[in-house]
This record gives sequence, structure tokens and C-alpha cells, in this order.
Amino acid sequence: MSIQARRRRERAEREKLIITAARELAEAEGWEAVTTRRLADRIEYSQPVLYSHFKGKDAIMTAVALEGFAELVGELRAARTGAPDAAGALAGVAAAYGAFADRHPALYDAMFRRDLDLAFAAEDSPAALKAGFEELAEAVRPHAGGDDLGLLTETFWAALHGLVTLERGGRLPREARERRLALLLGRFVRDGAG
Amino acid sequence: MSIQARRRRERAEREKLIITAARELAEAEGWEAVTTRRLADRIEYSQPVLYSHFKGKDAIMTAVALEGFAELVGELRAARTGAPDAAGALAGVAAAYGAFADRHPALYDAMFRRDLDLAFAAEDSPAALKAGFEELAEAVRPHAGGDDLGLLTETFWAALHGLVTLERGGRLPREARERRLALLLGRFVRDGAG
DNA sequence: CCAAATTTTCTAGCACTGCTAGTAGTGAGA
DNA sequence: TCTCACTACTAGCAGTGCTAGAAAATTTGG
Repeated sequence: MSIQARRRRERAEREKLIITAARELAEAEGWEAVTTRRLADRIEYSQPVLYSHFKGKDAIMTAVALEGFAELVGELRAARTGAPDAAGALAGVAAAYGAFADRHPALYDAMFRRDLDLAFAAEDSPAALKAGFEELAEAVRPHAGGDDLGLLTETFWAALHGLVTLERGGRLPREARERRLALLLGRFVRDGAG
Repeated sequence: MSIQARRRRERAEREKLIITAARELAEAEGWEAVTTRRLADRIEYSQPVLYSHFKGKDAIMTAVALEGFAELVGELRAARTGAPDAAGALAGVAAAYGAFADRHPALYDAMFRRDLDLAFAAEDSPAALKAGFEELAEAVRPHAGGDDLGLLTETFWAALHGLVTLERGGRLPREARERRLALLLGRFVRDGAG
């Protein structure tokens, strides 16, 4: 019994090790540098070990992305609950979202830019994913007026995502981030809400 | 003289052939299916010929993207100038942008999703790229009020881009596209403008 | 019209990728 | 101690982008 328990524990630890190594490598040199060989090297196991934990490279990226969702939720919540009013909450959440993308570009890529088969907005969506959306929705709620909250949240999220990704690819100069966010908020914030 | 002219012409034709083949293949099976071998096969030349035209695979993708910008400009312009008023123009441009992304997903990827070294918003930006932004800006202008037109256009563009890309990756259900666009427009359109 | 020079295109190969079949090694239970 | 099951390994496959050097084709000069 206990022996199997230890084995399970060790396996779980190694799985965590793989995820962490992948994330660090991606953050340091980009996802194209995360090869199964380099990853195996880094965790000091042979390549096939990776495949005993994950179905393939994509599954590893998905695991990293899930870690990211959990972290993002925390930061969004802190930004929202720490704000004095509804306008500040939306602004804070938007800024936190942008800051997260800046601080963890590779993580953000895995979460939102790559085509992974993560179920969004579905029954079997990972909990952290639903929680992240809920966090955004709570910040948007006071500004929804008569509009559908879910759809409005999606729209607001899309705007944030668009800003972040266009900046990442050099499509938009990064300097004006704050001013663009201000414009966006100006169009979404309902004065005297909440 | 004339011989060299013919050679130049033939080279240009083959270059166009490469771009078209890459685009078709990408649109049919996605960019990951566009390998130098398959591309060479398709144009009925050997692999190294590709490298006499383009620096590498990325350069081919960039060439495809440039084609896309020219087409997008045309569709945005048609949508804008065909609208009866300022609100209709913005709505039309937004719908045209979404429709373009739907109709040419691989093309859209090359233009906006991949990290290619295209100079956006710079001195040496390709003309079609500047023209595309201008087209958007003209549609946004009547709704800018006192806000900076360039920044507001960037923000609106980012929102469109966000919607389109999140839908592509399955992050947002596609059915509600129109309703999300309506919400976005509701926040950007200034009544009684232009 | 033919040989030399030049340009163009090809074959073959490099170092790498994700992934897997089959083998060697390790520890548990009888 | 012996057998068995499981784990992790080595080696290899088919594919990738890209390139060096040989072969073929074409233009030029005699």
C-alpha cells in the first residue's frame, strides 16, 4: 500500500517537474525552444518518460496553460477586490490582465494564442478557466446596463486579448498601452455604476 | 536585353506561383502542412528553388500575408463607402473584417497571428498595411469625439482582432459573433456623428 | 555552328523535430 | 532465491527547414 503511495507521489512530483521545466524553458527562450529532447535533458530523464506522463508535447503545453489560468485568476481577483469602486475595478482588472501577459509572455501564449484543445465555455472546462471568466464578469457586471453580461464580458475580454497580442507581435507600439486601455475603459465604464 | 527581361518575367511568375501555392495549401490544410517539400512538389520544382526566391519559409508566409493586406483593404473600403451613415460604416467595416477572417483563416493567421517581422506602424511599413489602418481610421473618425483618432482606431482594431482570434481557437463560441459585434459597436458608435 | 563560361536547378545530406518499438534493468511478492 | 511486472532506457523512424556541391541547361564569344 504505502509503497504504491510513494510511487504515486514520486510520479506526481516528476510530472510537476516536467511542467515547471517546460514553463521555464518557454519563458526563457520561447516555445519553439521547448523540444522533447531539451526537456528530457533538463529533468534528467530520457525522452520517452515524457510520454508516460503526457500524450505529447501539446499536452505538456496544455498543462502549463492550466497553471497559468490559476495564477491569472488570483491576480484578477486581487485587482478587482482591491479597487475602491466599479470603475476602478474594471480598470484594475484590465491593467492586471495586461501586466500578466507582459510578465509571462510564453505562458500567455500557451493559454490563449496556441490552438490547444482546451474546452472553453463548456461543461468540462477546467475550473480555473471558468473562474477566470467569472472574475472578469464580476468586474464587468456593474457596467453592463441592460446588456447580456456574458456576451459583454466576452467582448471586453476580446478587446484586452487583442491589445495584448497585437502588442506582442509588434503590431502595436507598446508605449501607448495605458492610453489605449484608457480609451477602452472610457467606452465600457458606466459612470455612477455599482 | 530582351532575354534578361524575359528571365525576370519568368522569375516573377514563378515567385507568384510559390506564393499562391503556399496560400492554397495553408488554406486547405493549415500552415503546419505547408512544408518546403510539399510546396516544391506543388510548383514542380526542387526544394532549393524556393530559397532562390525567399530567404526561408517565414519569408514566404510574409509574402502571402502582404497579398492578404491588399485584399483586406479593398473589402474594408467597399464596406465603408457603401454604408449610408457613420454608424453603418463602422458596423460594415467591423462585419467585413470578421467575414474576411472567417473566409481566409490561414491568410488571417499569416497577417496577424504569426510572429513575422513585418514593420507595422513604421516608416518602411508596406503600403497595403498603412492603407488598411487608414481604412479603419476613416470608419472610426466620426466616432472619435475628442479622443486621439490613431489610438482609438488601434483600440477598435484590437477588439475586432481579439474577437476573431478567440473565436478561431474555440475560446469563444462562434454563434454569438453578431451579438458581440453589436455590443462592441454600441460602445464605440457616437450617435448623430458624421 | 560549336566550345567556353555562366547561370540555374538538382541530388544528397546535415542537424534537428515529435514520437515509438523493443530491450535492458530494477524492485516486489511467492 | 526465483519469477514476474513494471519502469526507464537505447536506438530508430519519418518528418522538418535549410544548404553544399554536382549536374544540367542556357547564353555568350569565337
